[in-house]
Amino acid sequence: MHQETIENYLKTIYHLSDGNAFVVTNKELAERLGVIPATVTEAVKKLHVLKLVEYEKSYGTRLTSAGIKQALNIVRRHRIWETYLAQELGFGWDEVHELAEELEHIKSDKLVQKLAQKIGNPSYDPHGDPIPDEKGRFQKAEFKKLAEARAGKTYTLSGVADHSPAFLKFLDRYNLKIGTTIKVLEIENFDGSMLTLCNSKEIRLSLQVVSNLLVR
Amino acid sequence: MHQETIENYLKTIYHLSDGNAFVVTNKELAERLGVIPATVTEAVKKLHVLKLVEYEKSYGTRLTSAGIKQALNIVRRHRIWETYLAQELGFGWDEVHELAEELEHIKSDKLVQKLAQKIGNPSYDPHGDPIPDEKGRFQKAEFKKLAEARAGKTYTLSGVADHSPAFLKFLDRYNLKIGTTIKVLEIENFDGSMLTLCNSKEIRLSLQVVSNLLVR
DNA sequence: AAAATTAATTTGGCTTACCAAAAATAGTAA
DNA sequence: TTACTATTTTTGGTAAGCCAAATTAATTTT
Repeated sequence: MHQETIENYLKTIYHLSDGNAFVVTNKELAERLGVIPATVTEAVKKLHVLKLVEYEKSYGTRLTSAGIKQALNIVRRHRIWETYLAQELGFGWDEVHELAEELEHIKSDKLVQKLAQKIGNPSYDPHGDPIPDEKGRFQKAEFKKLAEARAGKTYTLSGVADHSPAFLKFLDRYNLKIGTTIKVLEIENFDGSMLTLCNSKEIRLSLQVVSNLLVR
Repeated sequence: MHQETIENYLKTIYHLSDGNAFVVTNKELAERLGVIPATVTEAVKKLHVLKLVEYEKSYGTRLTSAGIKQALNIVRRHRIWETYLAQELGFGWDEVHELAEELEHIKSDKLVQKLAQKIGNPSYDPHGDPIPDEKGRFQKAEFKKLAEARAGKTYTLSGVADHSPAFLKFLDRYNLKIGTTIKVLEIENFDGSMLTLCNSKEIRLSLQVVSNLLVR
């Protein structure tokens, strides 16, 4: 199996099983990876032989500890690259994901280590996601969706649930970035939208938007 | 055909045809690429269909202008990465080639442009090789081998013909780097070695070594 | 529990990039 | 010009990664 294929499967299984109960279905994996379920069946069998996942037919797949370890390393590489591209090379947070998807596969721990060092071994990437350290440790930040916030309170934007360029560019238009203070002025009952105060301006944010803003 | 395969073929054909008369044999290509000639036959046929090479059976292969253009772009990407890794991330000149072999395939002109800008759009990479600009232009430096130098004269190390880590680490041991001044004290008739003055120290360099040192 | 639905797996096939061995071609020497 | 040698091309074959369609298993509905 090609290393890049392995990495993409492990990373995807990791992300899918994260919130859920660890077991991932072929259908989910197929959708995320842009292949059909039959292809996934073949692949997870091979990953099982490599002892990177536990797999029982018609039940599901989950990472072994070796699989988790490798997955965390890939996540680390991805997020280090994202942060490096943003901080050192001036890419926008809407551009870094796609590039990091390629760069994360470069086979050099030393390179990642140097990149990390250059940007001061950060704990979070440009989207507010935690960066695992060399040993895979990271503090999972306990953000909540702005959608669950209460009127009158003030929050700090600490992450985004949607990483799509479209969403991130939308936030850029209102100068909403990690660290920006958001005060919830009122919550509209009808559509769940919120009237907020961001950067001293009153902005109405749709439910779609506030559901993807993670705050502290 | 996979983009990475295409790029490796174009780059290799370019390098092989550089000094020679432009036409490259399958055998040469196969050796450089680590495959057998039969594989090369298949590949160059496909490159021909893509109009990246001219190919006539049992004669040889050479790049078309479109092929040269793409080859120069790959060479640019490779050398920009090498220089970036050395200058910005502190890699040794013996380490950058291998990493650049992977990084050169990242599909983003914008990234290369930012890297180049960060290091001041240099004209030469850490080994003294010229870096083509966005349009493929570069001044081919007219270095000569130190092996062809005359006793009593003083030269400036401007490039290396051998890029192997072993050779480059050897040069490091004597603090020989691009820009170092080398005075040829005497040339030994017997084995072609040279007694030289480098960094105020007398060093004897073998024919093997002086043949791979390019000077001005 | 039987029927219907949904998901997973198998089977047969495709493409790419390879290789090994045989056949064809070119180049060189006698 | 023939014989020998080296190179190139052709001809089967393989492993990955993928798909479409058929089959089998689970899961829901009724």
